[in-house]
Amino acid sequence: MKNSQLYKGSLNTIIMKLLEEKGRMYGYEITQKVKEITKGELNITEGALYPALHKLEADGLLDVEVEKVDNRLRKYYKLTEKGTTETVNRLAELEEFIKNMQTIVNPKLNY
Amino acid sequence: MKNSQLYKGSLNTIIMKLLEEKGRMYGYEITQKVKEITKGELNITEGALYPALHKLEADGLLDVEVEKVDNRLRKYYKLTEKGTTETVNRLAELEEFIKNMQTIVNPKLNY
DNA sequence: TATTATGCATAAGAAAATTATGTATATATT
DNA sequence: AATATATACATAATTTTCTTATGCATAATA
Repeated sequence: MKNSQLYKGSLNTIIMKLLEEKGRMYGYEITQKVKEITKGELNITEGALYPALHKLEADGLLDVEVEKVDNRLRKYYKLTEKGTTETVNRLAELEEFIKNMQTIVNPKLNY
Repeated sequence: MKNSQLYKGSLNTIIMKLLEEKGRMYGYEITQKVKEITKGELNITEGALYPALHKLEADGLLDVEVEKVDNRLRKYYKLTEKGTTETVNRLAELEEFIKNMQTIVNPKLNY
């Protein structure tokens, strides 16, 4: 993952949230989707993405299906049942995190 | 720093923002302030805090003043001019980061 | 008197990223 | 036709950042 330091630690949550929404995605698709969402601000590097996907799979949070499209390999990932449950927790943590960071940036407003 | 992974990479920004607000603070004070702001959710560990402060100082972003209060040492840190400029940038990045993460959590709303 | 709070510090290890490669096919550009 | 860019995966070496575990010291509390 590249850019602003702050994204360190949020990659797994981003992946899981996107998969929850889309159902299934392949690695390259995830990088493009994130680039689009963040208007080019966040570019996930392959060196961060692929090891992260492999670990999530090894941890039983993702399942993978390999397909050949236009003579090129794609590895489609989707959440397992365990992964879906875990995603709920991670998103709750993310919302708390965002709230806390907002309070730090703007201590006057409380959300 | 402890807890939810997500805070990885945000410690420097947190420190600098608090110093911008308060003028000057010492290490232990920072840990207590953050604990208070986040209602106990984020506990900055000494192993993360002190090396971070030393690095910010080495990078010319912070100045330090040592004082003895109640027979105990305190190292008060404050932003240098360079640190103040850098803080503006970091806070802009933080606000963008928060917006992007919000868009990921809730892609329907756009802020 | 023992524990908790205050206050600093560092070393060993783990986790997560960056950077640099590598392979391969398809498409666009010169 | 040759070259560059886009698509699609992967991994190894290194760096950054954090956790965990210590260590020292004084003050306040149980």
